[in-house]
Amino acid sequence: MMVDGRLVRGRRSREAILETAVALASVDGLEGLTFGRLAVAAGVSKSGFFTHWPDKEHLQVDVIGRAARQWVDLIVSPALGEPAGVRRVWGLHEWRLRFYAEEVLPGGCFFHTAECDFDDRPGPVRDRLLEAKRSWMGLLVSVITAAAESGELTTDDPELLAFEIDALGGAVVPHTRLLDREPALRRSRAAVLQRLKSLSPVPELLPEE
Amino acid sequence: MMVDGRLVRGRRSREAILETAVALASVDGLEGLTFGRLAVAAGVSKSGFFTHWPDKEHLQVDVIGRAARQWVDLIVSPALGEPAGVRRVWGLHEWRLRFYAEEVLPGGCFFHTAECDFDDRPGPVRDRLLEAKRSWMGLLVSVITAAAESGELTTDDPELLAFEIDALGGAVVPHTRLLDREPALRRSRAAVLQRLKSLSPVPELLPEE
DNA sequence: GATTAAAAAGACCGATCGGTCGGTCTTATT
DNA sequence: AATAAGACCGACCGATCGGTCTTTTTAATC
Repeated sequence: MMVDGRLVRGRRSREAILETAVALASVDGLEGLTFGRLAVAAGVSKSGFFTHWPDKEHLQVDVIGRAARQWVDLIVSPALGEPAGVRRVWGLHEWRLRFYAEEVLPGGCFFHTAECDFDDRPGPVRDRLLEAKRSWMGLLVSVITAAAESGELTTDDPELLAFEIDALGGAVVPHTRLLDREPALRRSRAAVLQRLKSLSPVPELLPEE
Repeated sequence: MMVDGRLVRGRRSREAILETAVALASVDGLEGLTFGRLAVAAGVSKSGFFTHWPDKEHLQVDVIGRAARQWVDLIVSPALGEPAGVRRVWGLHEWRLRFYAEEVLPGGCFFHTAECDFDDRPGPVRDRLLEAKRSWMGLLVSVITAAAESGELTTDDPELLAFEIDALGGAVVPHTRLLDREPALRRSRAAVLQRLKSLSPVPELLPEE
């Protein structure tokens, strides 16, 4: 079976462009992402983009997809490596904080910036962001529900707890970017940890502090 | 004592422009705010802006000031009308939620959008946003501390609790803009309420639910 | 009523935006 | 070897950006 070298080359540069775009967009937003600056950052010509995407909107949608894959790879998958139950719930939060702490993206969080850009702009881009957020919130709820069913977590409203954890995780972004760095991470960690411990009959499964 | 009608006219249109700008910026961000669209929205000419502000940056700083005044008028001041203690802490959160629920601004929250735009862009605009955020967080901490000292709240880390309340309040914005509206408001309310009740020796001071 | 100054408007400028067009280079097919 | 197709580029387009310059309107002062 032969592979087409032209297509391989195309896919490679396509991926490289998307990776650069996620990093750029985490700083300047998905709308602040321009062909001109992306071309310079990725080391390609401006017009070359239109080989891969018909217009900016399609590029933006693909950039979201790339960012979502990164979120899964660096946060969701590692967390799912934890044993089901309260530790897996905690894992989702902890890996998210690690993602922020290690400054994987120069802008802190792609989705924070992108959602802010497009929350009032209907269209395919917003729809894709909505899908990503629904997926993340749905994962939180299902992991929490599983923990509750296994008896490791006492809650009658998994969606409320999911909202709390997401809120405490998401607030780290503006706090670290604008105010002090370590305190925000420390407080977010402490807040979720104490909350989970207060809801769990087996708090010793969670880290000391 | 005579007043100069020309200056009065200037101040009036200046205020009108700022008010329009806060609403526009709550949707498109402080950077997405352009002279052209602001001129159309405010019903003035583009070049007229430069009578009041030397450049866009100075306008942005003033827009932040106007938004901060609105935040104080509609959230801080009403909350400070509550008796000191746990009820005043709760008031800060409740009035904030009311602000979001009533859709005072078309974009939901000016500061959420503005901070997102400028958290990676050093300069006077970012400094002004930082000042506003510090002021808000400082207020939360001081009101919480006062409640703790009066014995209505049991906490040894007011800054942690302030972070929690701010996070649960701020998360409402992306959730309401992107996902469902009422559930986000309901959950944010429930989360802070249960948290304050769990920390208070006098939970009966707070609303039932 | 003439002069002066603030407010506001109109025409315009260089830069950058998203996007098009014609063409080159590379690689697979025949 | 000839042809076709995908990847990629430089030049360019109309629109909009922040901002300047000049002029007109409005209102106070003399």
